[in-house]
Amino acid sequence: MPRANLDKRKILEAAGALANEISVTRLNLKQLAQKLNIQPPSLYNHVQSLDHLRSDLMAYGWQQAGERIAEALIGVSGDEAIRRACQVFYDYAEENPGIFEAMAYCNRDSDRRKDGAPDRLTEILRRLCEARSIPEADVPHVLRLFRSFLEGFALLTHHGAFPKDGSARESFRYGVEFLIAGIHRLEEEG
Amino acid sequence: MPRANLDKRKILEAAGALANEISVTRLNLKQLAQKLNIQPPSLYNHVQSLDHLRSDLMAYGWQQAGERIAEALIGVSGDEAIRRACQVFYDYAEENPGIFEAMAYCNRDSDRRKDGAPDRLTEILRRLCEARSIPEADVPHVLRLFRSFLEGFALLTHHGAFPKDGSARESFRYGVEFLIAGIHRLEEEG
DNA sequence: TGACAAAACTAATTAGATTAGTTATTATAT
DNA sequence: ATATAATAACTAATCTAATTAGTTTTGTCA
Repeated sequence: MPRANLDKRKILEAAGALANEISVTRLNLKQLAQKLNIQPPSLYNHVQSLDHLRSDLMAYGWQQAGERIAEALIGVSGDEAIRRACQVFYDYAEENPGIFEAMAYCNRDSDRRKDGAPDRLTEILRRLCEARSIPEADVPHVLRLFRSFLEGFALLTHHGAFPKDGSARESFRYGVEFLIAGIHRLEEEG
Repeated sequence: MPRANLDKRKILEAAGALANEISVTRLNLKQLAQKLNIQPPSLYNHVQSLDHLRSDLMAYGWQQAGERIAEALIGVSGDEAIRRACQVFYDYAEENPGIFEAMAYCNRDSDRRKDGAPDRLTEILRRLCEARSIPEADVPHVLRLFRSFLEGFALLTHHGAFPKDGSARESFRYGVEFLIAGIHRLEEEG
């Protein structure tokens, strides 16, 4: 039994990869253990249960997506910042269908690992809003609108709701511009 | 063995109720059979598998939601029709968390039972769009935007992403009005 | 170097879906 | 009415995957 030198990080990476291959729903300890070259029960040295693992994966995904978005926003502002934030989120979700599924299912089972996970995204969006002249009372609503659109669109994409001819990407961009135009309207009216 | 006189309909109703209680994820044959006063294996006389049952539940949900929306739109038009369609969808999702989860997860596993299930909603939204002077090329994008918002918002609501102080409902209405305002802009510009 | 903690392992348990094989009930056709 | 066919239950058995128990190995650190 040569030790595999695992840690949470490596396990989450493997779990993420596996989830991306076969979906979070079908994520299972047998295949995960295989991928890590250990026996299934050994996973319990690192993880409390399969359910916890899914929660951890959710947190991991939000963390990673948050980092990428923050990274992409360096030195950018205004409409362009909103565009980038949305685009990076979308790309992350598209590249990581399984992890995104976990993210979307966030608090499905319980509030166990809520951890304020998606708050990073909300926080970023809030800053972007606050850098504008949107009426203060509107901001929370606008944030929820954005999150709904972002997660909803990605969800639908993954579930094959849109044709695979690439038009989804175009629709996504359209949606983002539509929302940005709405923000301009708020700024003018407010 | 007095016969329970079951049919797909009754089974789906029971499954829906159970899913609403414990979530689709935890939906299981044992409890379902219990609810129907039969033994678990007997369910296989009516259903191919648990996975198929979930798919069937998805279709059932879309069907039911579609009916309610169509019903609510009788004699209504313009902005008010959009408002109502959205509101009824939201109410359905809120009253039926488990079924909605199935609907959202639509083609998760395979395209097995796609059945054009959510097309009813899309079809209704399309008609509402076409009754307006939105540039034709924009219509498909607008539809996707609406669907993303509707399903995304309901998803987030269910997962406790929004506080339970009732402000979610307000945000939902806000979102709908925001989108309607955007449509007006399209009509003016187009 | 010896003891302790961590991380693997194998073997056993449990739970739940599914299949096999059987029996009872209903519907249908004479 | 009655025999027959189809349907829907049932019980018992199987299979798979998560989890727990108990043991051994490996690495760290006094």
